[in-house]
Amino acid sequence: MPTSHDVARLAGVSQPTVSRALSDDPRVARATRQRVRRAAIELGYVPSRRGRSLSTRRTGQIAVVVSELSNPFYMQTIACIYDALEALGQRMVVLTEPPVPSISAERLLDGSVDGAILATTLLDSSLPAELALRGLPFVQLNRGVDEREFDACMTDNRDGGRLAAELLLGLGHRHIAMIAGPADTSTGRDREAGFRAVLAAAAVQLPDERAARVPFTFASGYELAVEMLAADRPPTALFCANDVVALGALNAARAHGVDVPGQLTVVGFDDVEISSWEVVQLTTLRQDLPRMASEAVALLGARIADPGRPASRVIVPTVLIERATHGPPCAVP
Amino acid sequence: MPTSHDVARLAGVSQPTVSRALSDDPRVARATRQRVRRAAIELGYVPSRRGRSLSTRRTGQIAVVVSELSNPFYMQTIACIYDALEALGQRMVVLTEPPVPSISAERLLDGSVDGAILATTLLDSSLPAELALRGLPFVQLNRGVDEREFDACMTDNRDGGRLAAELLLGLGHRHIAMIAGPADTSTGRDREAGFRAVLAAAAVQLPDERAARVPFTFASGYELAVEMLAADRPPTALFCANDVVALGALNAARAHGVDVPGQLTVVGFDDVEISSWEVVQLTTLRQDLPRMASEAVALLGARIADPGRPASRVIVPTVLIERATHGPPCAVP
DNA sequence: CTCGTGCCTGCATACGTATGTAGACTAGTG
DNA sequence: CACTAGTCTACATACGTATGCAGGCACGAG
Repeated sequence: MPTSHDVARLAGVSQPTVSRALSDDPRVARATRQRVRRAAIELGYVPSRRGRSLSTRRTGQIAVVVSELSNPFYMQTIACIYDALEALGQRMVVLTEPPVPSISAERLLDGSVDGAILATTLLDSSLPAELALRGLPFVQLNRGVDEREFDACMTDNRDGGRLAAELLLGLGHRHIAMIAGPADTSTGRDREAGFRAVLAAAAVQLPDERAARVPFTFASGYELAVEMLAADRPPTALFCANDVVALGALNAARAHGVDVPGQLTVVGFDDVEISSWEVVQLTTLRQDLPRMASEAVALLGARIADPGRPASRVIVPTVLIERATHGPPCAVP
Repeated sequence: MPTSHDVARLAGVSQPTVSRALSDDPRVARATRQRVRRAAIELGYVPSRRGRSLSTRRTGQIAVVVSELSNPFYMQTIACIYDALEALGQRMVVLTEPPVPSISAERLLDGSVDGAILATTLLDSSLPAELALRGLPFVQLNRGVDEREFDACMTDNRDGGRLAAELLLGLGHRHIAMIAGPADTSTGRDREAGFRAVLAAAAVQLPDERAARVPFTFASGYELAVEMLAADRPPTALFCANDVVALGALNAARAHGVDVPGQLTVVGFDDVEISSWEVVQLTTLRQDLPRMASEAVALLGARIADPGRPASRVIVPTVLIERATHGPPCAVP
């Protein structure tokens, strides 16, 4: 691979002049610039990011941390983040964070990235504090810890839970179940809190046997739904912690001959792409992921530009999307 | 951020000794090693990848090039590649390649990655040749160009097409349609060729109005299916270039009240995760993606280790997965 | 003719790590 | 006691680029 020294030799100038000429520094004469450009093209010169990043202390790379890649929601998140980063000329390095042990901060602090987007932070995670302590710019997306001193961009999860509850109550449901998310995630906790608050205000019970907390996976939704549908008196409506769980529940219902929404109303959260398909048509609460991703990238950019700026928390409204998996409760068979 | 020089100062040794001590070089005395380790921990020292990669000419990063991230198949591909790379301690940098213009080789040749996995190469792409010319190790996954001199790992697409045709003929279908993939992709071309070959051998017609070539997208499948189902005499079976297209077709059928498999048999290709869901149950040809990804990563590793080794092409068998979207043709209504 | 000014360009160096080589010190042996 | 072997550490340098600073050159003005 040719270096800037090779170009310099061919063009008959010094290496620093090559660097300046190729970055359109006005201090280098037009003629010289031409000559350098020609030499660079002739040699097929491509500036080395390795050298450049060492010198500028910038890599042009941003890390995206998620807990797992097989989850459609995270995949969609990553796609949105990618687009937002691409627009800023930044590259994306993907890192997954196995639940235990948490990702070691070292993987982010080795100078390989200019900043990080944390998309699956647990409530008790020490990662944000560590990164803040060590001065690595980062932003929390989707989930986060409760400290207000860190940048974050999330949807209004509590309000989403409220909207779901209001929908179910409005349809006349009183025998309601919930498959909530993990208690150690802000999304799981807040969606459940909003949902419970509205039910409690309407004096509708949500006993433990109809309220579960499970991981955000298809399999969890499937299994829990099977369990709940097998009860003596199955619920007439089911609020799921997210769409992936809801899809699992929907598939369980389909597999066990339970008609949706005739016998069971299912409501999800996120509005992943699949939810809008004809074979699914899931009623759900939408997170505006593209907007959240670009807000998060913007926040991160601002943080990198000014590490001392005050933290900001962006809350994006959650919107109810009414499709075909909700309806009034059926008469008891 | 502390550097190895800071550690050296604190431990009372030279910087090179720090480097050697932390990499467990047997030449540094046990006591010194302990002292250096202690100092490194005390300072919270993390070796800089920037400096290291400049010195070792290795980045520990592999680029993955796909045409778009929103496609579930590529997402699943990326997840599989990630796992395979993770097992080797390599990081993954994702790059998308807009169809036109093709990705500039410069993004790969700037020394930011040790190698590349190309997952969506077009038949007429010059990228593989460019990379080979410039000496960047790479491997083609899923698709590729026809030259045999480049490493590649693919499924047996032609055989998959044959298996699909045999299934349809065996069920008794004679009025068959195909939504094929783009002609400028090896996957699209080979699947179509295998499919056509078997049909031709059985003297079953596949006229142009029942054979389309479209991009590998949900929308394409949806639209084409709508079009074909609106014909005077709609086909009784539909072979789709991949699962995403088949899912589009399946949804179109559902939306237009066409019963699958009662009135229409649909067969896909890839066996993405969604295809196995209860609400889908797509009959399809499986690509063993995890295996392909790990084979590709292994090939790339071998290529990096020995740039002069002969090229190898790994062909993974394609397996028919019979689910619930195929059946015998219905009697003409 | 000389001096000053402004425009280019080269010199020196920094960035952080890895590694070849030389040197210092200890211990062991004749 | 002297010499050698062996073990450990420091010195020097490379990797490729960016940038502060100084110097050179030409031109214009006095």
